[in-house]
Amino acid sequence: MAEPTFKAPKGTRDILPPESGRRRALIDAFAQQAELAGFGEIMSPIFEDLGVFKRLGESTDVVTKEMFDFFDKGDPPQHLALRPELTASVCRAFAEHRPTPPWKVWYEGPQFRYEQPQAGRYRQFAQVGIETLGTDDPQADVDAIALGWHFYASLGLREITLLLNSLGDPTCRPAYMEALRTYLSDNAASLSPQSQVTLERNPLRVLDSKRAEDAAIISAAPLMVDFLTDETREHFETVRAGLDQLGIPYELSPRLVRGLDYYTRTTFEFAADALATAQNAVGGGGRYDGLVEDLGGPATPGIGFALGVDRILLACDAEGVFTTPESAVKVFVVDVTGGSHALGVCTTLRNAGIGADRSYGGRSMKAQMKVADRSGAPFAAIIGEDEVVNGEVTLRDLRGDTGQQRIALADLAEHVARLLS
RNA sequence: GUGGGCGUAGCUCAGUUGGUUAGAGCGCCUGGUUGUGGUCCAGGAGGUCGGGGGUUCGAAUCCCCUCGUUCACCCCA
Repeated sequence: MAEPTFKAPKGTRDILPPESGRRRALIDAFAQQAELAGFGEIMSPIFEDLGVFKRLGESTDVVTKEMFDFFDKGDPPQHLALRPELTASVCRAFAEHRPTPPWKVWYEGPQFRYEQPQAGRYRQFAQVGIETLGTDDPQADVDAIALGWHFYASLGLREITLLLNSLGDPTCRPAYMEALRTYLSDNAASLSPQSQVTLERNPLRVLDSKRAEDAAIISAAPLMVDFLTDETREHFETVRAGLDQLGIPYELSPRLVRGLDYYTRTTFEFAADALATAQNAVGGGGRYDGLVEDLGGPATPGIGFALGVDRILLACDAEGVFTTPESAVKVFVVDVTGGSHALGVCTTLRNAGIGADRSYGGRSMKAQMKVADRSGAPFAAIIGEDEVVNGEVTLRDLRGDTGQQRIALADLAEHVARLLS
């Protein structure tokens, strides 16, 4: 094959039409639902000071090995990084602007992680998400989870499992971490070599191991839920009660830890059971009550989630739902008089809000009709010498069996609008 | 970062133990229908077989290197 000179960088890809239209429809749907719930859109920079993301935790892979970072041309140069996620950016913005809480924002956009690509994992990937800052009311947790849950349902997805856990807070986490570390250290010899390394960095994440040899040790490990303080336990119970009230099913997942260090109390993940790939988490989130303060802002609790657009679409493919939207072109103008008459007809239709397209290059009627057919437009408007003389067009039904008829040019837009309604 | 699979036409893939001008289906273009698509028929365009080196009289086919891609681990959306 003649190799093109340039290709999209590893882990990135071009999203071409019509697939791009499907993604936009997904984002539009999310935007609408978030706005209905009182969230406003935040548009933050695609890169930030590296320090913003370091607060995600020095023991996380996202910070230690997956950051796209670079220096700018300043003097001294600033160390910047492409955002690997958006929660930290939102918290940075909160600390910077001090909006009145509760502050509810939604977002969408690309994020970047330097990883080996595989099914459902890209170096540039897209997420939609929400964050609620300034309240630790468990009702806010329920609202957030419900918004995510109903969003998947609105796309037509049925095979989504909500996994729920509480990771405790700074008053109860240390005792648990100590118990977990002791237990895992005592059994370190039975753990996989990789998990022994992970144990040194962050014992919590050993619970995430998918290796078979770790399963036995992990299944007998102490659980966070047994170490929760009364207050944290009550918070968690209230979240669960709210989900029950809304009829949202969930699965308690006491070993769900999530990859970022900032999570406290409520954590959750949405898994797409229809995905056969290793990456079946289509969304995740939780509380991060200390993050704004870490970034230099006032002590501010927060709850939010991010949903992976790429993976959601893979899940939709697997379930055969949320298919590509049909073309906006309703009339394909076939002009065999040279093409200049199509200019006016297309303009008239478009100005009337009716999608119209045409072909170029003065091709034969047969060729133009083929293009009209492929365009997906329900109608073809044919212009020949005869129509021009009479100030008419021939409107042909490409999808049904009503044939074709002559329409006065002046009546075309109105006539088509009536047929489409 | 680690391991496995795969790189032949725009796409999906065949290419027998290495043997003349490298094939199919789909898609695309033209014609059959000098004003009519979707079905059908005929013809056509399109490939330095990912790249480099080696073995050989001869390599898409065998060997080495390299790049890309894909799946998995790690981790995450």
